[in-house]
Amino acid sequence: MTVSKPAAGKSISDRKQHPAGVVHESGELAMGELAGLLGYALKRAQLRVFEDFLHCVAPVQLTPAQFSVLLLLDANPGRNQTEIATTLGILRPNFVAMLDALEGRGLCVRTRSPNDRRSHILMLTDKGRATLARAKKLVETQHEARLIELIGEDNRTALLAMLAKIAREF
Amino acid sequence: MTVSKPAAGKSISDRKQHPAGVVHESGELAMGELAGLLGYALKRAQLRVFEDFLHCVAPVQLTPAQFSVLLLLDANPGRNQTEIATTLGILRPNFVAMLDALEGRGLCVRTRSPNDRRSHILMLTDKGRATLARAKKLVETQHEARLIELIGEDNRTALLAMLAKIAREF
DNA sequence: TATTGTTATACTCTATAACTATA
DNA sequence: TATAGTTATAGAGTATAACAATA
Repeated sequence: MTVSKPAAGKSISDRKQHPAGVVHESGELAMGELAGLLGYALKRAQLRVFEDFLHCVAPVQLTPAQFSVLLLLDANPGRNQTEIATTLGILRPNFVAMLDALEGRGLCVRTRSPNDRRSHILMLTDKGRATLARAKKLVETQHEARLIELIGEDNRTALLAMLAKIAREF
Repeated sequence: MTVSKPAAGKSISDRKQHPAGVVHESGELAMGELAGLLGYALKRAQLRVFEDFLHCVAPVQLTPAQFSVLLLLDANPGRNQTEIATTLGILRPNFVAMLDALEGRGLCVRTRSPNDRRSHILMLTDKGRATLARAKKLVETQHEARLIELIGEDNRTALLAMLAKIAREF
């Protein structure tokens, strides 16, 4: 129930202890109960992970969002824009420009569905599959590999399971 | 991590109209390797947690970012804007409007430092402390409580530790 | 000259309404 | 009438440059 719990017991004691009362030092700030706030920890970790992802995948010029689109197209060929977008939590209007960029780079194609001429069937191109394969290699061997090195494979699996559960059931 | 490719030639033909039949063809999409991507799980979990935070703290009208500012001001009275902002990863220019809003609501005050008249010393007001106390209660008893109910207190502690480590050392 | 708070600005994300062409 | 893709737009969030007051 309590939100307080200094993570490593380090941040708070870093601060020079003045006798009770006031004032003004120029050292590190006390994180206080911020260290026990899950949302804050989630946000900071997410920013750091995305930053590293961007750096690792820079050779193929894909953002995390673009990478997720390519992954989903690969796993679900022949779906339309609405299905792909909503599965990723992307609103349909915002998905248009994203697809324009990917299609403009020749990574995927829109084709009118013969069954329902309103929908655009989405498919990876060969170049899209090649780019995705290269990106996956970079993510595996650099991004996720460093993460496993940091917290261990078992912890990474447990972390992934908890995050998925939170996203699904919280 | 390396996941097999989707079975070719299966998914596309699923999508035709069966006039008399049940619609078992346009079911859920396969998440594919997306399920193993830490960044994706982090992002989705973070969005969900922030959404719930916003809902739980709605009675006192504080965003996660505003809450983090009040927490930090409470733990570090008498600091200036640059110190508070950078500790939270907020750029100084973007902190101005945030403070305007909080000060406009009477939750904190800026006062010129006597030592260095360039800086603004920040302090919570009584109203700010009261609002923060009320917000903390809501976060503890509703937001974090539900999270513990979902994954358990030990898991929450472990999760927090891993996220902090990632944010710090990754 | 350097720093604090600030303004201005721009770029990305996200969110909603409304249009078009189909159904 | 309803739906898929699209356009336009508005709002957050975030990033950099530059200016006035102060050091």
